[in-house]
Amino acid sequence: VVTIRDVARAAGVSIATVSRVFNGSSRVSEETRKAVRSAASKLDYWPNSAARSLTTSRSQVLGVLLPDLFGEFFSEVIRGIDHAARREKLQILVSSSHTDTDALLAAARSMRGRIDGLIAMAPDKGSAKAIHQITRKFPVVLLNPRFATNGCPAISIANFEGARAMVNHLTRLGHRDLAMITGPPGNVDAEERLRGFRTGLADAGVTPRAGLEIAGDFTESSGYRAAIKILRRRPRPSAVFAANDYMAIGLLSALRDAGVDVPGDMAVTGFDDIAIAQYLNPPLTTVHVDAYELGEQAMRLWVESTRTPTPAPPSREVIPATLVVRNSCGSTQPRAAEARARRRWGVSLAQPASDAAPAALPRSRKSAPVTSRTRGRVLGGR
Amino acid sequence: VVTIRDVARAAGVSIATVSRVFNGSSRVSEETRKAVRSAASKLDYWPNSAARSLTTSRSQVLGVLLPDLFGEFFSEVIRGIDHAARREKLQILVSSSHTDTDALLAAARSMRGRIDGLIAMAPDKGSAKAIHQITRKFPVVLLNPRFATNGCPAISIANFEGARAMVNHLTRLGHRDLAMITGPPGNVDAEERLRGFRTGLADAGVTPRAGLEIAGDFTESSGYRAAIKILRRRPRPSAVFAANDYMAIGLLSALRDAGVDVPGDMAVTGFDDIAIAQYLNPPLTTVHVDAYELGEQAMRLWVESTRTPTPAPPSREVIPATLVVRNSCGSTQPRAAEARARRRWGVSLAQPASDAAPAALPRSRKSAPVTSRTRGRVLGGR
DNA sequence: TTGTAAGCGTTATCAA
DNA sequence: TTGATAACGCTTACAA
Repeated sequence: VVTIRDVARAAGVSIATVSRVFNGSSRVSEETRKAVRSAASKLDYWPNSAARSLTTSRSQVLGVLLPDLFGEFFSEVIRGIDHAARREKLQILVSSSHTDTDALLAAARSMRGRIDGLIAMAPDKGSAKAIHQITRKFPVVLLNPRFATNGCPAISIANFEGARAMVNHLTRLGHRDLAMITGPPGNVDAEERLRGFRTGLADAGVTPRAGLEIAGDFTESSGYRAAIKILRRRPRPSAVFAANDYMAIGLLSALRDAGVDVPGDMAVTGFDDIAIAQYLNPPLTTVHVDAYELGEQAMRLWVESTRTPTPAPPSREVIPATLVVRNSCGSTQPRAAEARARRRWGVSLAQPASDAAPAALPRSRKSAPVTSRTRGRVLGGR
Repeated sequence: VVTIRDVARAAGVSIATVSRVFNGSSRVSEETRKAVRSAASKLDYWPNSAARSLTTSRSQVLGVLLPDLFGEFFSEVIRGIDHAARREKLQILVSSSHTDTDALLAAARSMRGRIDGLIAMAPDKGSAKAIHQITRKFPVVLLNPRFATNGCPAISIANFEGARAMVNHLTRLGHRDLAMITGPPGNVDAEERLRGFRTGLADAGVTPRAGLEIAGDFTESSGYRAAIKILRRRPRPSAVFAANDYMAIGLLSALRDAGVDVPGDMAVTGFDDIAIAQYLNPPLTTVHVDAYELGEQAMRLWVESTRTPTPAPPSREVIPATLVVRNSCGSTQPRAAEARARRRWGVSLAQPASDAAPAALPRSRKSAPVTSRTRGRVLGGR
C-alpha cells in the first residue's frame, strides 16, 4: 500500500506538500505540483479517507438508517437520498433491517467517526429514546417520526390527510358502511392512516359499526385473510379501505375468489400507489405518496440544517399525499368530486394523468402508460 | 466529543485497558471491566470507527458501485446485497449513478481506507481498465461484466440464454418474422440479449430481414417510438421481442393506440419480469431475472473470495434466467413446449406459479397474486 | 513556497 | 492483568 510518505519521497518533497497538492490547496509552485502529481500517478497513490477524516473530523458520508430495504417504497426513499447526496458530493452508508431498538442503536454507534450525519427512520414508537440518544451524537434528520422530535428536523408523510380524504371520497360516493384493513400496531404510518379513517367517518357523520377495523400487517396475504373476515360480516360493508396497496391486492384476490364484483358489489381502495396499482383489475383507487421525494427532501433538510450558521428552529416538513381515483371504487363524476375537494381542502389538483408517472418508473418516460386514466388531488402540505 | 482517553481517566485505567474491554479482548479482570463499562456508559462513549480502521486497516464496510439506483432491478440488487451484508455484520457504502468511467474511478478512490472491498457493476465495456485499476486496490466482485475479469470473481445474468430461449419459444409458436427492440449500445445486458436474439433466429434457420433490430434505450418511451417504426414495416413482423419490460410496456401502449391486437395481430415479449409484467393487459411473456439473488450471491462470492486462505481460481457464476410464458405471445400448449425445452436445454421446470413471487414483492407473501397463470423454465446455470 | 512536527482516536507491541 | 508508547496516514499550525 502506498501512502503519502511514498509519494513525498518519490517527488522529493515533504508530506505536507503532497497533502497540499491533493487538497487543491493554496500556495504550491506549479513545478512541485507537477512533480507531486506525476509521482502520485506513477505510484498509483490513493489517499486514505479514514486517516483524512480522523484529522478533519469530517467524512463526506451520510448514514442512512432504515427499518428495511424491502419493497419499492424504501427503495425509492433510498434512491431519492442517493441522488440528492450525489449532488452534494456525499456518499451514503446504509444500514437497514432494524427490527428492534438495540439493533438500531448498535448500527448508529458503529457509524461514529465515519459519518457526518444521519437520516433515520425509527421502526416504531418504542425507539424514541434511542433516536434521542443518537441525536446527541450526530446531526440527524428523522423520517416520519411519531414522537416529539425536540430540536431535530423531521419530515413525514401526510398519512392522516390522505386516509381522511380517501374516506371522504367514499362517503361522498354514498358509502356509509366502511371497513378498514389496518396496518401493524405500533407502526406510525398504519396508525395515522387509521386515525384518518376514523376522522373521515366522523366527517360524514357516520357511526362506525363495531368489528370493521380488521387487523392486517401490510402484507398481501394479511389482506387476503382480512377479506375472509369481512365477507362474513352481515350486512356486508359496501367499501373497504386497505391501509396499503399490498393488502388491497390480497383483498382483490379474495374477492375475486369469492365471486364478489369490484366495484359493483364492493368498493376497494388502498394506500401508497405502488407501481402495480394502476395495472390491477380493476385499477386501484389509492393514495399516492412520493417516496423518492421523501428521500430527496430529507437530504435537503439535512444539508440545510447543518450548513445553516444560525440554528434556525428545527424544520418539520410534510410530504403531501395525492388521492388517485381509479376504477376500484366505482367512481363517478370525478369533476364534481374535485370541485368539492378544492372547496373543502383548499388544495389544487394534481398534474394531469399523462405526466403523473408512478414513482417507481423513470422520470424521463414520456409516453402514456397502459392504464386507465388517473386523477388526483394533493393533500397535506409543507 | 468523548474519546477513549476520557473513559480511561474516568475509570482510573489506561487507554489500552479501555480498548481491551471494548474489543471483548482477553485478560481483563472482572472488576476493571465493570469500572470501564460504567465509566463509558456514564460518559456515553461511542468509539470512533475511523480511528479504529486506521490502525486495524479493516472497516467492516463493503463498497457498492452501481451505474444507477433506478428502477426495481437495481433496488433489488441493493436489497440482496444489504441483507447478505447484514448477516456478515457488514455495512454498505453506496455510490451510484456513474455514467462515465471517471466518475466510477473517483468514487472508488474516495472509498479507499473506509471499505474492505467492493461490489461493482461497470456501466459499460469502456470502463474495463478503470475496473482493473480498482481491482488492484481492493478485493472486488464484479457484477455482470462483459470484459475479461482476469483474476476477479464475477457474477452475471444469463442474458444470452434467456433471450435465445425467448426467440426459440416464439419460433416454435410459428413466428418467422421477428423484430427486436434493442437496449442501449455498449450496455452489456443489451448486447447479450441481442446476441441471444440472433442466435435464436439461427437456431430456427430463420434468415432475418434487414431493419428489424430497432434501437431502443431501455425506457418505456423508446419502446413506444420503436413501435411506430415497426408498424411501418411491410410486411409487418408477427412478433416483437423487447430487450426489457419497460420497452415492452411502451410497445404495448403504441400497439393499443394503433389498434393492433396483442397477441392476435402481433406477439409481444419482454425481459426482466418486473413486478408490473404480470398485471399488464395482456400479461407479458418475459424472462424472469432474480435481481435480489444477484446481489445476495455477489455478496456471498465476495465473502468467499476474501475469507478463503488459498486463492482459489476466481469464481465466475451465472444467475439463471427463467422464461415466463403469459398471454402476450399467444402461447398454446405450454406442456409440449416445456417437454421440448427440457430435451433441448436439459434444464428442469421452474417452481409452480403460486410460489413464483415476483422479485419485488415480499418473499413472505403466500396468497396467489391477482394474475394470469405463469409458468417458466430455468435457463443458464451456475 | 516549503518543511517540521503536533495532533486526530484507535490498536498493538512490549515491558512491567 | 495492566500500562507506556509507538504506529496507522493524514491535515494543519507554525517556522523557515
